[in-house]
Amino acid sequence: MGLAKTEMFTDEQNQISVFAKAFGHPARVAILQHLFKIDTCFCGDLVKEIGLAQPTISQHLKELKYLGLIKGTVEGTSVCYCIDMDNWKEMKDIMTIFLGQDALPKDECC
Amino acid sequence: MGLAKTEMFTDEQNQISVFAKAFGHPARVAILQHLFKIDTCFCGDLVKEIGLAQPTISQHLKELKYLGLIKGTVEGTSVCYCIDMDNWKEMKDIMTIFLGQDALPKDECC
DNA sequence: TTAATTAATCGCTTTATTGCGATAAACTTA
DNA sequence: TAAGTTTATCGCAATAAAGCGATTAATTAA
Repeated sequence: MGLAKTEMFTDEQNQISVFAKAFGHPARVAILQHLFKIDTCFCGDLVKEIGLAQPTISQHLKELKYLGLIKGTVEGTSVCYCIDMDNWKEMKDIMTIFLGQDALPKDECC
Repeated sequence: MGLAKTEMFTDEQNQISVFAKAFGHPARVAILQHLFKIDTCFCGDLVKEIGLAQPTISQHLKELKYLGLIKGTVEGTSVCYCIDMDNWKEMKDIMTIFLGQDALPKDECC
């Protein structure tokens, strides 16, 4: 159905999947890496950098902004985007716990 | 188009997005957490645990197996699944680097 | 006020994903 | 061999995601 049955999962599981989905597209990964690299960025720069059309980049930025991973400030006719560090760290903690489940060594079975 | 233009991104960016996509569904997150918790699991257990239909769980397991994050061994009529620790750690390293980009503190701009 | 610049939104098409009923395949046991 | 158990696959329907041309909105500069 293309529709995840979120109600049967824990809040943690849903939260992990929502963040993961944000990273589930190389364009959004590229956008975030670029924002980390240069600290600040205008949408037009990203269009040049990434190579997708302006409406497409704008759509990806909207999704990242909706999740709180980036924030944008209007500066004249352009918009300055950057990482929202507080929310990024919060997301990182959640993902790190999930990825770090192998911390306790157990016997492999197969 | 629903089709990511992978050729315009780096291998690293594509790899991150492929792994992230695997975690982009709460059922797959739940499956992985369960496999970590009990070390080993038969498909039927997961069907009971998660609450989705058997073909649906089987499909999610297939995706995780294709990525190498889990492996399955036939044991009689059932299949024993468990985390592939080597590949999991490899994935974890890639994701950790991506998530750890905030290590170098920089000025926020907006 | 008008033209130019920049980004967001609309509308649409195409492909991907999710879910599951039905069935098939593989194996075990009686 | 026949029946039962367990998992994989097929086939389909419905929703989601990706991409972008065209347009709109907001701001600045002339």
